[in-house]
Amino acid sequence: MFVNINAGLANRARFLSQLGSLSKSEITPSEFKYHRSAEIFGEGEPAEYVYQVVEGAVRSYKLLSDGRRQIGAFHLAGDMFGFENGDAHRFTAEAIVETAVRLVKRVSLAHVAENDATIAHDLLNMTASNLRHAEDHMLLLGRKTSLERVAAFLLEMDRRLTAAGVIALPMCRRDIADYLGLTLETVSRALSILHHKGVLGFLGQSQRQIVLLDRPKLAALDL
Amino acid sequence: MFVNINAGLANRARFLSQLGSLSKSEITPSEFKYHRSAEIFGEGEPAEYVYQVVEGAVRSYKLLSDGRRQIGAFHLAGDMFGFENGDAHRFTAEAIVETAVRLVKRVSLAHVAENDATIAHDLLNMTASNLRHAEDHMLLLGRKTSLERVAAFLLEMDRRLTAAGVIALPMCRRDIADYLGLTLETVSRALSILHHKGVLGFLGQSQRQIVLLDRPKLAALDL
DNA sequence: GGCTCCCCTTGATGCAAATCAAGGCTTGCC
DNA sequence: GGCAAGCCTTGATTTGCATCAAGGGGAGCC
Repeated sequence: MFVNINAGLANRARFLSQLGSLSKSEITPSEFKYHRSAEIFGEGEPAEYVYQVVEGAVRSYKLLSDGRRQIGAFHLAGDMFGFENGDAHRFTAEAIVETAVRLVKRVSLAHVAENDATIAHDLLNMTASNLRHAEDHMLLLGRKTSLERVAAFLLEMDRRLTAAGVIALPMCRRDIADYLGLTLETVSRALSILHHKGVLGFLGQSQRQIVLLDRPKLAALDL
Repeated sequence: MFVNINAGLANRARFLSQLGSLSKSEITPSEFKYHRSAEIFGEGEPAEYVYQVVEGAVRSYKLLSDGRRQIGAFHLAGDMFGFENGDAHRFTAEAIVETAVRLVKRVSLAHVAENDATIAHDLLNMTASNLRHAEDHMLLLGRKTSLERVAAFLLEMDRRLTAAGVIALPMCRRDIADYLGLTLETVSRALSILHHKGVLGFLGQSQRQIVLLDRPKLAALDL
C-alpha cells in the first residue's frame, strides 16, 4: 500500500550532483552533524536550506498546542527533506540519532530551478513523491486498525532500511506511535502480537532490531 | 490550521487560460458533465486528463479491500484535480452532485511543461499546495478528537465555499465522516453539539445549509 | 558496584468513538 | 395518495485503543 518513496533515489543522486557541479556559483553543499534529539529546523521558521541525510535518521513532525504530536515522515540515509514551496518550514525536523546531513542554500536553489528545467523537474518529482506518501498515510491514519498500521510500518521500514535481512530501527516506540497515530503501548502490544504469531523476531536483546520471518503474512495484515 | 488551498486560485486561472491560449496546438479544454455519484476516474487508471471543477463538487478517495473509505480531498468550483506525476490516478474521483468539469489532455500538458517554465512552475505550485493540505490532514487524522475534526472541517468549508454567509454543503454526513476518519453518527453528534452550543445554526429544514454564528469559538475548538 | 535515566513490556481500568438500533423527514416514483 | 429509498438524528450498547500503573533490563556515570 505504501508507495516506494525511494523510487526517486536515482533522481536525487543526480539532483545533488548537479547542485554539486554548480558549486562554482554560489551553491556549496556543506555537511553538518546533529546529536540525537537536536532540532534541525522548526515549524514556521524561514526555509533557508534543503537537506539530505548522509547518515542517521530524522523525524519531521507537527505539534498541537497541547503537545500532541504527529510525525509526518521519517527521513533515512539518502533521503532529502526540508524543501518547501513557500518560504517557511511546515514541520519541525529533529535528528533521531547522531545524524549527518548535507545542506544546500535554498534561495540559490530556487534561482537555479528557474533556469534549469532538469532541476525544476526533479523538484516536482520529489514534491510529488512526498505527496504520494502523505496520501497513503492519510488512508492509514483515517481508516486502519492498530495492527494494520504497525504491519504497514514494518513493511515500509523493511523496504527502506533493511540491511542483511534485519530492520534496525533508529526510532523509539513513541516515535513509531506518533507516526502511526497510536500510543507507544499500543505499538508495543501490536509488535508483541506479531512476535507471538511468528511473523517477526527480535535480534538478541534489542527490541530495535527486527527480522521479518513471514512477509506474506505481514502483507496480508496490511489491507 | 488548514492551509488555504485556494491560495493558488489566481495561478490556476492563469494556468487554465494558458492552456486555453495554446489551443491552436493540440490542447483543447473541453467540458463534461457528471451525475451525482458518477465516477470521473478510478484509482489505478491511467491518468489521461487533468480536470477543473466548473460547477458542483467532487470527492477523491481511496478504498481498502473491505470497503473502508478515506476521502483525501473535496474539489469545489474552480479547483483543479487529477494531475498525477506518475501515469496512474492515485484516487477514485466521483461527482458529489451534478457537476460540470473542464478537462485537458494530460500527455500534451506534460509536453508543454517541458518547454514552458511558467506551466512547470504552476504544476509545482499546485502539487505543493496539495501536499500542504495532505500534511495538515495527517495531523487531523492522527491526533485530533472528533469535535476538533468537525470544527476544522467547518472552518475549511467556510473558507472555501461560503456564499452570503452560508455554508451550503454539497456532501452528505457519510462523506464528511470518511473525510475526517469518523463515522457519520459521530459527525452528526458533533454538529448537534456545536448547534446546541450556539456555534452554528441550520438554515431552514436543510441540514446541509450551515451558518457559523461564532467563528472565534469554533476556531478555539480546532487546536 | 550502585545509582539514575530511558526504553520497553505487560496488566488493569477507563473512555471516546464505533456499532447497533429505531424513528422522523424529504424526495421521487407509481 | 401511498410507498420506498435516502438522509439525518438520537439513544443504547459495545469495543478498540488510551490511560494509568508497575516492573524489568540496558546504558551511562559517579
